Amino acid sequence: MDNSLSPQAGQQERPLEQRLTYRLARLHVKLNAQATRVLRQHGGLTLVQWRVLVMLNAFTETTAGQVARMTRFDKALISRTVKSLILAGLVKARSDDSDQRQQLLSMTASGARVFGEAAPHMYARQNALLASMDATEREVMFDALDRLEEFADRADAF
Amino acid sequence: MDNSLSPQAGQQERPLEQRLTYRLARLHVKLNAQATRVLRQHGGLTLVQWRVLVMLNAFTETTAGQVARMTRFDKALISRTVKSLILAGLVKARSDDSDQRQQLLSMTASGARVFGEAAPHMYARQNALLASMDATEREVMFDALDRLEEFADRADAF
DNA sequence: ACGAAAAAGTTGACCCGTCAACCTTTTCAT
DNA sequence: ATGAAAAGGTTGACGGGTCAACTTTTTCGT
Repeated sequence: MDNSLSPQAGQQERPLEQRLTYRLARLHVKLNAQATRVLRQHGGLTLVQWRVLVMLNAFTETTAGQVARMTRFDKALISRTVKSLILAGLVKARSDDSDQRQQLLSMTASGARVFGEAAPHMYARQNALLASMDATEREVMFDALDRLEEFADRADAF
Repeated sequence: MDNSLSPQAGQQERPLEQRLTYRLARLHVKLNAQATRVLRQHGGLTLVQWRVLVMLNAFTETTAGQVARMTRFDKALISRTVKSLILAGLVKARSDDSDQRQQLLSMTASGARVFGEAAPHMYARQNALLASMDATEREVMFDALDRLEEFADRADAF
């Protein structure tokens, strides 16, 4: 149950704690777990369902493709999640007469209720998260995130 | 194929780009994809296999449990990954006479060869990653990571 | 020194997320 | 105006990762 048991001094390339990818992965897992916990306690949405509803809340009538692009989730995942939301009665689909391929999605009253139940907690969490850094830290952070993301997009090299 | 198509202004709680969890998740996905790409091109290890070998490289004889604790991966995942590495002839297990429950793991010659093939590229990438931030940025970043992680561990609230 | 509890691993079930194949509808070039 | 290509979406398959149950071995309190 304790963590302080590194067997030897160990001469790795870099101290583990400083490996950025490692740290980011760990943080990401923990943040996800926390969000999942909050959602489970306030309405029972899954994380993906929540993200879809956030989009439907912001953009009142949207298509699955739009949601996929905005959340950067795979369209297959969105397709299945939307299906689950419709099945749960939280989302309704209206066929678009001008384009038969797509459907316009929106929240039902019940969806809005569930969303409204989770939202304050999720937003409070998000705010608390940001509040744990001051303004300059936040700036540096987002700046660095931009740069790192750009770096990660480099398909070449190494 | 373009991204700049936000239908409306949209009055979300926070602009998407500023949502920290969202940004971290995206970065994490991209970094993982990049690492996976590098590994596929230089020896064909999976990311989890790579992380296990990193541990076996640093701590010459280690147990599955140690590796699980150090990488923070689930022990089930480690168990299966180690099995795959042994099957591929990259790792060998020696039973520990003083504790029959565990086995001491180490790389085989072939394992070391594959590891050695991937390592320069992976470490170069890691270094380039860190080099994309200057000293103060790095400090702020790691500091913030610490704080955020601590925050994410708070099981209560919201 | 014995029984309970804990630790190491293994396995099966399950969800998340990605990839590729596919179908239908729309767009667009000629 | 027709055929090729592209876009929207669905589905099946698969690997990554977690959880819980279970077995075996070890530890430890009394």
